[in-house]
Amino acid sequence: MSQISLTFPDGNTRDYAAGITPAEVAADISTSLAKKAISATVNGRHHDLQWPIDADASVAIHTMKDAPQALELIRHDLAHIMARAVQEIWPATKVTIGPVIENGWYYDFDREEPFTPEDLGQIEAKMKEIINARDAVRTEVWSRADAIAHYEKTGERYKVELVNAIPDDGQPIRMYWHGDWQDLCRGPHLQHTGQVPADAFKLMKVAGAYWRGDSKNPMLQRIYGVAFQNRDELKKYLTFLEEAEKRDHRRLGREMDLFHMQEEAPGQIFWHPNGWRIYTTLQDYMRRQQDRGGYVEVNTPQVVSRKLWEASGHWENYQDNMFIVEVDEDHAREKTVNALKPMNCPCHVQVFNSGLKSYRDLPLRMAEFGSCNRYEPSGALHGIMRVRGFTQDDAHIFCMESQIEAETAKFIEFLAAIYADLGFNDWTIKLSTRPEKRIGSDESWDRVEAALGNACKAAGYDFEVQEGEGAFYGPKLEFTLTDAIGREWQCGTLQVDPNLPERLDAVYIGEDGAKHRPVMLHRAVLGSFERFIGILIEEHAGKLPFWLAPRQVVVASIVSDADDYVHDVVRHLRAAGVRAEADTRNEKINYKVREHSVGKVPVILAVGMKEVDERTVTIRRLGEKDTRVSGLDDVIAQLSAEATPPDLA
RNA sequence: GCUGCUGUAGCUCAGUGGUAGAGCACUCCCUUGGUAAGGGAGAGGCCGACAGUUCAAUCCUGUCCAGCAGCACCA
Repeated sequence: MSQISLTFPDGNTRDYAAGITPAEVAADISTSLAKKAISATVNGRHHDLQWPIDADASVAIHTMKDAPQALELIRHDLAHIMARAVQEIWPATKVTIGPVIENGWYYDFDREEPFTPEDLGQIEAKMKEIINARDAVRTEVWSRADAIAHYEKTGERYKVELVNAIPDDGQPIRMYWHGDWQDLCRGPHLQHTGQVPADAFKLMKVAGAYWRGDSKNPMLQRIYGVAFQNRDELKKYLTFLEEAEKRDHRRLGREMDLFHMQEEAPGQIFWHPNGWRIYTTLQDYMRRQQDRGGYVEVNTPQVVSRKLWEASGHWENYQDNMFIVEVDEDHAREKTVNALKPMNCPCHVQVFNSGLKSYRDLPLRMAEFGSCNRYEPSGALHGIMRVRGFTQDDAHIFCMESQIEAETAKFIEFLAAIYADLGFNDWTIKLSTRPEKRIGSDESWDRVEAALGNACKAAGYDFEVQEGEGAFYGPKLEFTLTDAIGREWQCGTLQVDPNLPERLDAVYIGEDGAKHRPVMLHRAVLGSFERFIGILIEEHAGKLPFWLAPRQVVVASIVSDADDYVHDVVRHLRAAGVRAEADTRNEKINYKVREHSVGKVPVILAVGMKEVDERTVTIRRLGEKDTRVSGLDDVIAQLSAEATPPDLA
């Protein structure tokens, strides 16, 4: 048997016979390591301790202290333990897949009866039994034919499909066992079920999920679990979820009296004065930014004839998502068919097309706060983040292909500055590349994808590639932000589109005097005001930056003899550009402080007779316990400065 | 759209086969109180909508609508 040389993280090397397993290596190093070892990284790949090593390699042995590896194993093994528990309780249940995900795992089952919340408790109890049994985990390599025969015999038709889907390139088909239960799995795994902490996991919810993620397939039942290295970590996570619930924009929208939604207008927002204040403040800010960024602003119709949607291709490809408006005109043979615009782009091309454009006009950056309506699937609606009526901070940059890269780089900087002003530092870029069904030559896709990637790099940003996720006509950049519980939302975007100018016959006159086709860049920074404000609320937990806060200051009287002075202070603040309100209700100051704190008013100025006599106010800031007395003029100057939007400061 | 869960006062929720309750909010009264809920009284509901079962339905059944979670979708 040949000798191999293993290199360890500390740089030492040792020689072993080929085929040695990490478990044996750990045992050779020390008995304590052998006991604590859970897995190993061999040449950068995470394997379990039974994985034979056939050639020279770098090897790192992991223990429960190595977070990423330990968590992966715990969650992975829990997925199997849960599947076994479910099949022990309900033997007719068919198993499918169960991967590790952020914070935990899920497993999809096929079972007639739905799982109930009570069932989850029963499953958890059974899982703890399995963990306490400390069943050894072992893996076996099976032939493809044996695996298929086995699963056909046991009626596990999903597993048959999975085995068949494994590419026939000689890679082993591994079976994983603990106790009498078995699952198809490539590993890695812990040594025995008892290594999983029995008090650091929790089953969270059941939901439907399509087999293989395809809505044409049957729907399975997915059980989600979370798991950590110990009980404290689990507790920390559950506390985080509770805290996140308090940041939910739907809850804060009510507490801060920003908006409401109701059954008669699903997916549409009734903005209350406070919420609309945020909206208009943000819009004013965006308009100033766009002016500076070299955009021209336009406005286009809401209800547009079917003819234009046919020409743009939306009628064919997007009709299911459009609100169709039929108008029965007098004496008309047929009803006139229109649609509410789901996007602004076709209308912007109409503006571009009116009047001959020269290459000197390019790049032409055409912006619109464009109100759009889309008939989104009912299950997709979510608070004000995913709605059927919304306004995009939309713009289309008409340019030559050679200008794409520079325009993209310019846009990323534009977006980054705005996100920073609005308090966002964590956001990511995703580059979606050519899908299978697409138009245009590969050479053109090569050029444009490279242009987008280069622009990101030039602006100093990394990006994640989403293979095949681009639109059929071109690649796109997505700028995503996360909500209170970590769900990602696409806000900004930039999409390259040579198709629509073609369909709607947009042209410019080039230097050569001939007609040329421009490229369109669809781009948005906020995405939609609605979604962005939702994210903004959750990001700041309702405590918006002062300049965006709908109610910036409440001046509250402590005794009614101070009421006149309260109104006087409010007048001065308003004159200085601060959104101030008086609270002279017959209530104690405690009550007023509590109410306005819940309402997330950033500054409360309390006024009693002492303040009246001295022409001062007592200032209390949201989230701070202590108060401070200041002269009225100083406070007005200070708050007025804070109320100034960052771009005007 | 799919699976599951939910729908009772403005909000958060309890409850029952014989047409309803709490706390907070609201209105009025008392109270003028110094930084996260002072006290009292009052008003407020087609129990999501429509059918069915029943002597009788907010409660049981069905359909629909809306919301929540996840999946799918997201030009």
